[in-house]
Amino acid sequence: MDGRFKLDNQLCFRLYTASRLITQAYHPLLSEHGLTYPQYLVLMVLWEKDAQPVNDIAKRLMLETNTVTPLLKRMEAEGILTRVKGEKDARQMIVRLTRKGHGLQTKLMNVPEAVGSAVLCESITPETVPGLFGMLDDIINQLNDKHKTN
Amino acid sequence: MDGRFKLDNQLCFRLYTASRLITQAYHPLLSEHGLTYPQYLVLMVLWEKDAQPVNDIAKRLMLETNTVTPLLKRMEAEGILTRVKGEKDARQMIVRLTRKGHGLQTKLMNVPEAVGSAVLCESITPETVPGLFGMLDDIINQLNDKHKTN
DNA sequence: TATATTTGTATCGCGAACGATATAAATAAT
DNA sequence: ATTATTTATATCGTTCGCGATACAAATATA
Repeated sequence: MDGRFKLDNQLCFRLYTASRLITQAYHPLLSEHGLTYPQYLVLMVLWEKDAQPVNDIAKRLMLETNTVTPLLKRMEAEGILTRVKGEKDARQMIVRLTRKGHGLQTKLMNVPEAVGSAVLCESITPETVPGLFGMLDDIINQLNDKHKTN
Repeated sequence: MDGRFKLDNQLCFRLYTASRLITQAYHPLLSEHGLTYPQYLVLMVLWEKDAQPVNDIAKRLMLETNTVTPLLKRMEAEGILTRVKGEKDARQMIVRLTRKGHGLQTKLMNVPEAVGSAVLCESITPETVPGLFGMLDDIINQLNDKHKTN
């Protein structure tokens, strides 16, 4: 065979593995506060802008609502946020952080730094990260556009 | 807040999203043959070297056996591979491709090329890919070493 | 040889992801 | 105003991913 099926030639496998391993690096820091990594992503979205409908959160995270809805329900059960029907549009569910949800921001203050330093290495430095971000953003936009077209 | 929690500054979120979107790009090509992306990864491992114990497959994919075992059982149920107790070590389960499993390689011949071209864009070209691979490999090795140390 | 430890795999439970589908509310078309 | 379509969210079923745990076979130790 000509190497097209060699694992070592696969971009997706690298992304998949790197994603899993960084998520694992977050795990001890987040589980300490009863959070998962996707829940932490939801928090970052709501810390940026509170009181958003489910759809806006899903779009920001590029996830489907059938992934986000159960995620939000679990966070609601933990007392991190509330979900209330929209007033001007009764189909929407507006998601708002509770005091506990806001408070987590302070408690997690050191997490980005901790994970960031764990990832630093030969080729991942403050100088090279922007280039990496650019490539990943290109991949994401490329595939996202293609998905919307089809 | 100082931007440390901004989604746009997060490496992990980009890896997580890029990984999901590429996996989605594989989906129509693989589901046509009754496969998922992780199952495709297992196939690539076994096409490279048939007749491996569960542990070797898991290590190659950097997954735990409690992820791989059910995955292999589903593939066995589909007639893609067989699992038989090792002869020299009765604890091992040796995984072997069936004729169907081997045959899938021919049927999926065009998949790498199709996904590859879907990802090609401004900053992802045959010239830039090696650099991206290097950075991702560094991240993976860095986190993998750290994990084994702790 | 008997006992302890390590190793390879599997089971269990939970939280994602996501395709397919359903439902109600809002909007557009007739 | 009725009917049709779109939109926002939710439900269901299947497959991962993984921490915790179990268990038997192999190896090391006493």
